[in-house]
Amino acid sequence: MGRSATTLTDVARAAGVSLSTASLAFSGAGPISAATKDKVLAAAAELGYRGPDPVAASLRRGRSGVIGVVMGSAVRRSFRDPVSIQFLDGIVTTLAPKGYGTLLLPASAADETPDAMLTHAAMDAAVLMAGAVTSTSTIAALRARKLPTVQIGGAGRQGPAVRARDKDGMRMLGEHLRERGHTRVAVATLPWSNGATSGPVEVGTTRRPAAPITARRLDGLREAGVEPVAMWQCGSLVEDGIAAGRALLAERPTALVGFSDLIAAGLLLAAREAGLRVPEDIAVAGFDGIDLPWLGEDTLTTLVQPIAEMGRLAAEGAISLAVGGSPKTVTVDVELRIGTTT
Amino acid sequence: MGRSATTLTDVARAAGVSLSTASLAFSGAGPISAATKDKVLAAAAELGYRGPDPVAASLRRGRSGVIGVVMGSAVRRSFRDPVSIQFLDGIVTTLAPKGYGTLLLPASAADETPDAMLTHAAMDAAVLMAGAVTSTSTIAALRARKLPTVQIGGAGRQGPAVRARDKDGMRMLGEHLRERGHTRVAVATLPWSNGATSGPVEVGTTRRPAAPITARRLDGLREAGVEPVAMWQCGSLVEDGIAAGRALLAERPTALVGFSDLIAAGLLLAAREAGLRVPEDIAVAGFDGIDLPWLGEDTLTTLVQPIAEMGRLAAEGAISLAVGGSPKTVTVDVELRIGTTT
DNA sequence: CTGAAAGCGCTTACAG
DNA sequence: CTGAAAGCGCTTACAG
Repeated sequence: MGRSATTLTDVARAAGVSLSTASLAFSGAGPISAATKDKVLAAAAELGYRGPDPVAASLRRGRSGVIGVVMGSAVRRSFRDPVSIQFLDGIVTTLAPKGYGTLLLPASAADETPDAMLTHAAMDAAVLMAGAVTSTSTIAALRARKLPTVQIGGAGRQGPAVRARDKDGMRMLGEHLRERGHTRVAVATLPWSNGATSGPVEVGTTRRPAAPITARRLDGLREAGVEPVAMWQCGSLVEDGIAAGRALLAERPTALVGFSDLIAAGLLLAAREAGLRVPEDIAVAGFDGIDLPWLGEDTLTTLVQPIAEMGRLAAEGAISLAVGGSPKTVTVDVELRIGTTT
Repeated sequence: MGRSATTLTDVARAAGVSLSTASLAFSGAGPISAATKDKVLAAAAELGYRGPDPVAASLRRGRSGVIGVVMGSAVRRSFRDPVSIQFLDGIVTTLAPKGYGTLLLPASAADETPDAMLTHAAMDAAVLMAGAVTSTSTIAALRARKLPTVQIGGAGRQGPAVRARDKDGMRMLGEHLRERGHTRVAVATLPWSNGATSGPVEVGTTRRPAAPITARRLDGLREAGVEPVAMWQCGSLVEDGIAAGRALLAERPTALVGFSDLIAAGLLLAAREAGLRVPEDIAVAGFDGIDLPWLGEDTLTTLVQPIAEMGRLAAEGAISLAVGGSPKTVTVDVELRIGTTT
């Protein structure tokens, strides 16, 4: 705290009131006359007292006023993923005005021992930025602390979550592609499980991804009657999408679906690189609805999730948990936005 | 904290030692026999005690163990700027293993009252992610708290800073462009001052930008003998660069310089849009050295700053401030990386 | 509406 | 090497 020299006790003395009364002047948590309050505040101003020490108040109250935000399992990756960052933005801008601090926590890698902050930092609740994948050691560490968490993108089975209707969205996209006459659809999915590495996924199997987001999105496509002619799982970076696109194009698809906009942008670049016209020779679609100003003339067909709102909902859920509430899982709608690429 | 039922007092009692001894077993801050320590730790494990309450320890120690990180003045903008995000990444990954928490703070807008977190959250020091511009109300709020800060990119006049030799870098770039025979160089700079809006900047004046980063980079170009034929100030987003490019191309430059890679990428897109070949018809260069996988065949000529290292240095400076040290301003080298665009 | 008292959980001189 | 005591700065029942 860089403990300020003057304390509430000093202020009380200067104002000629008791410590409890001085406390009330700041917290407003009890009855106090306007005159007394003014007197205390004036004394505080006089002494340069800036308000109650948050650490001391936390100790007494039993709450830290801090919400942890755990980035996706690969920290550096999460920091390159605009969707995670926009979630974070939504969370911070929701928490700060409500007087809650946002403590940024790097998730531990799958096998690593969890970070000291994850296991010991003072917080009242945490937001788990799942993305498709969360390392089990991170979840275990949080559980061992009995720290209540809200997951973004999770299945909602292990506590409250904020999720999008990805399945419905992908079904809409699948139907859209079928209406356009596409029968050969190749898909670059998000990872199927924790620690999965980039590469092809066998098609024609009914195997379902362990990662909930990946599973739900694939379910949606299948519900629309789209059975991929080729699949590739990868992270959500443009590079990943480019690599996926190069591999998937070998199957001569007429449409490419990426499970994120960054992946889809990579698919689009791979298609251009192969000399294909979009959408005449091949259609491309994504998921997220983020801005990609560098795509030039193209606007990606995509499923728009309300990312900032999801961040806000996650933050509000975390606050509710922090004060002992039991927030429910919230599911938000996604919207099919048809661009120039399908 | 979701205060755990069992406290150090319980552990001490169970282990049959005094509270002070139990404390020593965890902190290691004093002499304690291995046998006693084991006894305490065993009792703790037995009771499911997870270590000293950080809030209580903070109060007693007079330090919170938290470093604030203030994002650039426009929060949403900072979250879209990969350079800020990579600084943040470097900071978090440095602080966490050293047991320091990273509290993310939205800077107040230029005229807004500073956020409650900024004025009251518990922290020992802060990193100011200046970018080119920091709102004065933010700085004032921090100063009123007497919170020691380290600035990234600042001039280093108002306390320790971590900065790059941008002037040297830009001089190298200017010389490179002159060697290539360019005499008509148009420049898209970062903002010249707090709250500046995008738009043209008068050339042929010796006026110097108020924003230190902008000033130093422009100085560097001028030292190389490059006097811009046109200037445009803007934020560091691709869209900004595109708009800048469209405006600057009217002056028929043979080279475009962006004060960030995102701006330069926008310039490149504007040049392509105008049907110009790069670098045959026009050269383009940037600043930062970030990955831009979506530029396709092109690799931007740019000045590479060691972003992650700068984040690390800022974090270490903040820790030093937190424990009462007086870290010095650190200046790191930048490197000219010649790509395919010049 | 105001005050006296207890206590949040811990760390750190200080004795022994 | 271990223990008894003080106290970090505050909030909150509880009396009055």
